[in-house]
Amino acid sequence: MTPPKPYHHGNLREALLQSAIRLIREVGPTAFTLREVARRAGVSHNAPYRHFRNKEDLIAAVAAEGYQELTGAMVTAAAGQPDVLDRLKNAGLAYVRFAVRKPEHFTVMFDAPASGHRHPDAAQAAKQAFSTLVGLVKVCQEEGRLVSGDPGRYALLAWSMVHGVAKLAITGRLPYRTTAGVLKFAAFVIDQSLPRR
Amino acid sequence: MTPPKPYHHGNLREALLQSAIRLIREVGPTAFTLREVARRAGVSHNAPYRHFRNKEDLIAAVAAEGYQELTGAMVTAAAGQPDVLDRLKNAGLAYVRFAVRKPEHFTVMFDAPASGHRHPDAAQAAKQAFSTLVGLVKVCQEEGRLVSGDPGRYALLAWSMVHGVAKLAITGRLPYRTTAGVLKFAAFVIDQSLPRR
DNA sequence: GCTTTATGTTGTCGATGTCAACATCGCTGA
DNA sequence: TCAGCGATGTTGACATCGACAACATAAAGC
Repeated sequence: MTPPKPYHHGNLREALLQSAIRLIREVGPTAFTLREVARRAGVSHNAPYRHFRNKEDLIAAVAAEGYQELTGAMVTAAAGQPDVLDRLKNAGLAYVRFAVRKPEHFTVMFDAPASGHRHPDAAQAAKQAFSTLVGLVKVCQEEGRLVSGDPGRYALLAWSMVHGVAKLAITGRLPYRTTAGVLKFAAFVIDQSLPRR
Repeated sequence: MTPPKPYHHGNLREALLQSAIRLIREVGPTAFTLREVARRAGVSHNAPYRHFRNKEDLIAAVAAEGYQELTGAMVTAAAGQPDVLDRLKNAGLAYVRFAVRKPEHFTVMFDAPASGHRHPDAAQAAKQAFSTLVGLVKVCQEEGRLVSGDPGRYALLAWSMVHGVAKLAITGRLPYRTTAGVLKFAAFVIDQSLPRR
């Protein structure tokens, strides 16, 4: 069964998203251009406006996809670890790994001010990523491996740490040039605020 | 009598820098425009090119000024604290305070990839800010208040933590709406990785 | 089959970054 | 003193961009 080819292009919305992600990866989020995305998708410079309200809206869609991918990466990394603290730590490492491997994606997701009301789906995906973190913290507290208290506060602490490492790494402020080097440093940072074992 | 408007501005370079800082504060680093800077300085749209190679070069100059200001803020905050750990902590808080008070400045300084060779003065100013941090860590180690080891590594740890808090705060990801609230959280984060007293 | 509506195109506008050519000023050296 | 030269500022132009409007076409529904 050949997939249905409903309209002129096929599935332009998805094609535009993919083109956008690749373009952002090549030229960065700043030099990124709506017209070039259209060119790569093989459509006219105004076709994207049938699927996205404007440039910002397309970028928000890219960010939303990134949040989902990030959530998946953290969940996968945490899964299968018997020690709950290891789950939390591995999720943090997955956060940094995602940032290092997809720096432009990460930049699009977190550099712009959070504009929840303008892009509800992106905000929803972001919230889910954070909830994942909060959940891991909660489990640690329930098992008595982490001081009790507002789990949200501890999740924000964890988030701040890995976010700082990730951001400094992808902007070239850390002296580690390989993913492994960055992750080793990230582990060092995470261990600092986790209870000694 | 008011003298006729001189053909030459006098100190255009400084005026452009000031206009740029205010404009970035008003519209953000993205919407920032070279032509608007020129307009505000009362010169033609091409005058800035006599003082800066291009838009990026002007922004780099703004960033350089920011690094100096940040260094000053950290030095001032650290000074006068008898406990060396308090000096380190206060410097970290000053870092976050700077970010919250001048978010656009902070963004310009740290969002773009470090391009040391293209903007040597900005790189130099940034290096000095980091050296301040390393110096504080060293003193802590020398007085036996911090585990010994590569001071640069600990400085990077401290930097990562406050940078994460700062970045999440100014992009609206933290639930704290006042500077004081953010700083309280920053203190909480810093305390997590400082030895118990 | 004909209409409606979603999707894509062409044409256009104002704004931007940057280059080239020109204008004006202030300093320097004869 | 003053001519001229380099530094500083202006005008004009060009390609490109995001966005809007008007138009074209194809899919879907009656």
